[in-house]
Amino acid sequence: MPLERIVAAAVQIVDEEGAEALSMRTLAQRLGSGTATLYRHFENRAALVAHVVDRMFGGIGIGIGDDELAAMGWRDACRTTVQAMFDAVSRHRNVAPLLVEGIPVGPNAMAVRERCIAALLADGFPPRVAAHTYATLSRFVLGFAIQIRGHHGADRSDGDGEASTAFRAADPSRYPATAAVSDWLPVPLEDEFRFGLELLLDGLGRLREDG
Amino acid sequence: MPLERIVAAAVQIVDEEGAEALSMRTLAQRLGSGTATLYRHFENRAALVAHVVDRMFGGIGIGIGDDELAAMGWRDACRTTVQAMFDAVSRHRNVAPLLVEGIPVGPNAMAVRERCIAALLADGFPPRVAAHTYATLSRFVLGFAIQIRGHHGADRSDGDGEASTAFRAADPSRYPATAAVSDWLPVPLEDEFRFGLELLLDGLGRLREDG
DNA sequence: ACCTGAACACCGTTCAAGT
DNA sequence: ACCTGAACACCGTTCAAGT
Repeated sequence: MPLERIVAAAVQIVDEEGAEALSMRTLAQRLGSGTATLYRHFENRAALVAHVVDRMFGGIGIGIGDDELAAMGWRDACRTTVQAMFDAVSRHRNVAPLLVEGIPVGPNAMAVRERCIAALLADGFPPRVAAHTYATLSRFVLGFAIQIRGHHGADRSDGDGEASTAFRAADPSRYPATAAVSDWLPVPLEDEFRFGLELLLDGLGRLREDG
Repeated sequence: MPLERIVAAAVQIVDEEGAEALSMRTLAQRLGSGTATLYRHFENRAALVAHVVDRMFGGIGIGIGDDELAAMGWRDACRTTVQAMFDAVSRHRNVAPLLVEGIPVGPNAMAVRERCIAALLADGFPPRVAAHTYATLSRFVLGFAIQIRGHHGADRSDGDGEASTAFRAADPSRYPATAAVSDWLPVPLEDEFRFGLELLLDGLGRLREDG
């Protein structure tokens, strides 16, 4: 009863039926076993979720070597890493809600962190700033990731559906400024993400010049 | 059976016992009623949660007039607004996990958005950039907010407890860069927040100069 | 030693029955 | 018309009993 097989089945459930469909019962059933058996491998549901999350982080960075990443400079290295994290979550939209549990500390998440921080240090960032930078960038990804909803594709009424209608239904006399920009609200998540990422990178660049 | 009383009781439960303690049953019990009665005021639990979340947004911006905020310029207006949002979540740490449901669209959340976007427009930001800016800033707050855990005070082993021990236990030969900055990981949330906020504001300032 | 059926104490939601 | 007890179909977790 390899642990790997349990996690794979769990990921399969999340990808196919959503995060809320992953219960100890549904998982045990898919494995042809009982719920109690699962507790021999995971202390609780949170531990299982942590493994599922880290498996998603395993899909990041394939095809880019550590040296290659370090050679491209802090700016491109950060951009590539953060964008890859966002893409990974986008590919596994249903896993996103599971990220609320806490800071990912599985081996794959650790590897991603390591590569990004290494690139920053290699470019001369002081350790304290490098730590702050990665923390901020990953928190930024998280803020976007957890609100990625719905199934893949061009479904406009995804999770922002309620928000979208709320913005359009808002009283223009009460919310004139919001109404003035409502054509651009809610911002498509991918665009919004890249916009914010470039802001952060510009801010980092300026911080580096001044320091 | 005023709706206001139900929401107040719900907030009380969340503040006192945590977000996970808020169930239709516990809420009905505190009100001396049955669960079915609640469904006459809220379509489902998500609607109840939305009201609880918006009540937290109601605590933002007391003491600062709209004109006063608009007069301080986009940079200070954004900083004040975003910091106030973060502070509000910090004051109601237990409410934070409820933010994952979606973009807040209650009246209080709308008011905060309106004031911030108005300040941006008043300072000459194009509508599209203003929309992107507020979206990015609020997403940024969200990323931090949902990982604020534990009870108020100086409990160091809060939610980052597992992460903290994981960083220190990490093999330095496998994760040399992470180990090199581990003294600064995990970054205290308040510091990390202000660091990232200034990066975003610097990036925005540069964007404005160039455009 | 390893596994598991059945139970415990919970959920959100609904509906027939009461006032 | 308004309210609600009781039920339905689920949860995570545990433990005594089986092999």
